[in-house]
Amino acid sequence: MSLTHAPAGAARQGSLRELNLALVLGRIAAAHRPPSRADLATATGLTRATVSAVVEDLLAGQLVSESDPAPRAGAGRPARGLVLADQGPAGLGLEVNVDYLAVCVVDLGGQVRHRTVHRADLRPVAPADALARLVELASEARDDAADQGLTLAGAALAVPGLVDDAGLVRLAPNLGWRDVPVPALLAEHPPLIEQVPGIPALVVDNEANLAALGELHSRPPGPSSFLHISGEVGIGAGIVLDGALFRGVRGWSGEIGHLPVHPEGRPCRCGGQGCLEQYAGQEAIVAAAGLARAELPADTATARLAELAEAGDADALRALHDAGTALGVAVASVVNLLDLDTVVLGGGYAALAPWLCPPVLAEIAGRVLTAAWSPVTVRPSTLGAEAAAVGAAGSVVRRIVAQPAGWLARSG
Amino acid sequence: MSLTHAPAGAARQGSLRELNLALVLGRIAAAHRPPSRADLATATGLTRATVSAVVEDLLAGQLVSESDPAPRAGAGRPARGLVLADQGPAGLGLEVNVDYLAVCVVDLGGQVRHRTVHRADLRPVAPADALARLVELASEARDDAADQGLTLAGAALAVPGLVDDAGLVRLAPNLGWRDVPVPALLAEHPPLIEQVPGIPALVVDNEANLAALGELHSRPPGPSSFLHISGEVGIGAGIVLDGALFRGVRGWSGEIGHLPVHPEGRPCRCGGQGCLEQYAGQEAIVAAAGLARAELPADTATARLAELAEAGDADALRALHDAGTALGVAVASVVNLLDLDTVVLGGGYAALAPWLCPPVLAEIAGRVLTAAWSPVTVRPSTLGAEAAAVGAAGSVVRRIVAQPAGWLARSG
DNA sequence: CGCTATTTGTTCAACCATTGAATTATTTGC
DNA sequence: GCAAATAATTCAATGGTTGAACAAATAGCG
Repeated sequence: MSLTHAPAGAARQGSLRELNLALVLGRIAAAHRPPSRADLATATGLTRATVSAVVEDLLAGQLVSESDPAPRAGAGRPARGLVLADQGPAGLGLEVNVDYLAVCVVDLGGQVRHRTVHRADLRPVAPADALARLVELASEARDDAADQGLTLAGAALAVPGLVDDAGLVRLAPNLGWRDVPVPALLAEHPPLIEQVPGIPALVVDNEANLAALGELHSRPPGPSSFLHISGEVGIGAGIVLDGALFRGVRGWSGEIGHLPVHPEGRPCRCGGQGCLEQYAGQEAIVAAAGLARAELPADTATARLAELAEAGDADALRALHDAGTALGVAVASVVNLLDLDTVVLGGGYAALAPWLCPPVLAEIAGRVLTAAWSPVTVRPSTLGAEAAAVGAAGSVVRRIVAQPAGWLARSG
Repeated sequence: MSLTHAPAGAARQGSLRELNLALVLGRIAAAHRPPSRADLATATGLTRATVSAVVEDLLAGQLVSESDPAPRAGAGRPARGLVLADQGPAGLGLEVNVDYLAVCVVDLGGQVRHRTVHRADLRPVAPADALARLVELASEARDDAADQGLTLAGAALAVPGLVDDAGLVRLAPNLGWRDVPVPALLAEHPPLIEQVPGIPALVVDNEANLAALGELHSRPPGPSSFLHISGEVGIGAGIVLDGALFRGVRGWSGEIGHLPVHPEGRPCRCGGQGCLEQYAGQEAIVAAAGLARAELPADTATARLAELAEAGDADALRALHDAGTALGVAVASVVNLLDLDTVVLGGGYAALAPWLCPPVLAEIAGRVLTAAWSPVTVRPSTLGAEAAAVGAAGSVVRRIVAQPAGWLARSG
């Protein structure tokens, strides 16, 4: 999903307009204040005539709308500001996780226009039933969105596991799913999405990937390359390079939880030894802090840990320090390998960041060859627990902004 | 360097032609046998009329030439085959390494048309003097290329160290270079390159990166995403993702030599502990095999090691097995992180691959979560010792093929 | 040998999107 | 109330692709 979308095959005449639609819309999306047509002309290098023509298409397609003129000093005809439409296409974000279902709707501007979180232990629930509940929530979201003038143009579903290109969930260990054909199961319910050329009706992806995308598009805009680590029961990472998620050859990148941090250490359920997950996974931290007996939901355990650390509990502090050190070893590997300058701690790690960041930074400083010249930032995620659902919905609208021609060409 | 080159800013009318020039030329470059204009039309989706017009430009610019008609069964006017020109633009590849200088010229088709290797210990030589010697070799190469009808359209220099965007060699430890302003030093010599819009006259890059590019463009074409590991005194990796080299935020990606494989292990000169280089670097292997006293050039030491292993020497075999295991731990990390399916062992590792591959594969099998579904291939590099120089020259011509408009628009 | 079918490559008018200059629209400042 | 300034639109011209018609060159067949 690159921002400058080159036509896959032949560059035909229409491609020119497609490219410029994307260029102008992208500028409108990236601007801090509503730009005028003249602003867009100077920013893009197109002539005012072309910008006017392009904007006319965008207005007709409900992708942008004109806003009140931005006040400007000096003489001259006042400009008409252009903003992303708050009515028109929107993205549906879905998430199935271990202890909740989440649904949200995000508009073109990235605003969350609808949000539902349904807490429940999903482990004992059959995949088809879990998805049926999700569809019910999504249906309500669709109606709410329609009342606000929004049309759902695509959906993305986040799951805590490995997903292949076709949307088949190969393995979601903490959820107990194995080879679940999500698209087929969802196809049995009435469709909620208006089919738009170029926008897939449903994308299924790893939760860590989509949470990273959520972080990428959160405001204020951060760096375009970073590592986003989701510290849940498992540890997953989303790798964002140059503003695009890197999925790997088969879409299974980011398995940072199984980087070996003690190659001859504790055996891991993956078959390896000394994997990061065994030292910095949520269960490992909780056990090391002496909270093993507390059979609490994951997020409660994290909160309890943060409380203890806040209060200065020695066991909790030591557990967090050790986990941070292990995490730092793995992060140093990633930074050495990919030369990233930003690491975001998300999921359960976000709340624990005050205690995890120092040891992580210490390991980076000691192990990264280039750290002296180029400091690495480690910071908590700005999005909350439902980052993946928001990122999922955001990925849909981002795609519309990057390729507006599909939406404009739709039949409806 | 993406193959489908989208215009950075505005899509103007000329962009269409630029895009289609690149599209058609790219098809010609990728084809197994010389395609006809009609073949190109069906392959690209353009009309035959457009292809004819585009090809006319390419012929006029000496980027392609017509070949003998390829024999075809059935009736019809015989096609005229199109091949990349063996006269016209070419790329100059340069390499400064610890114990040799290398220069080569590669034509559009990827053929090496000139090659010089000058063996000498460069460590005691001042950077300016080393570069002066290199320029001398390059000058001869330019003359030889000119005799063959080739024009040097750009150059790339490989160095075994960290290079920043401006071509400044920040640190080349094994060469003893530090903050060497290569472009400024080379600018003091008469230029060898015809300035071409869009093609930088000189690119300076890490040796491991350029060797990976060489592997990417070697024949027969391999996968478009892989990890290329250069095992010299240091261990560097080039990461190729979707046919493009991934350089990292500042161009310092691939420092695989400093992935921690034994986090509390031997101290490394980078400041960390237990880095891969301490267990699988050339000096470490040689020492472990009991060859420490032999003060031989690096490539000779590797050859000796291979001889011993071939003869069944127990020390050598154990040293190689241990090094392969350490390498496997690091490679498993990379594969878990990036989901690559191919790992190429280059540089000094190429000759040792028969003994390194098995332990590497064993570690991957044990540590990579997805290895069961998707086998990972580990194989030696197909290019020889001067892979980096060939890759450097290849990166220049590859850029011309990806963006032919610049060459066509040149004054000459 | 000649005719037809077939495939390649070119020519040409039409079309589409961008361009650049001229024009209209709307405000500020004097 | 008028000139200057900025925003946006209109319109003939231009560059590039399109699609169909046409010319070129060959194999197969009678």
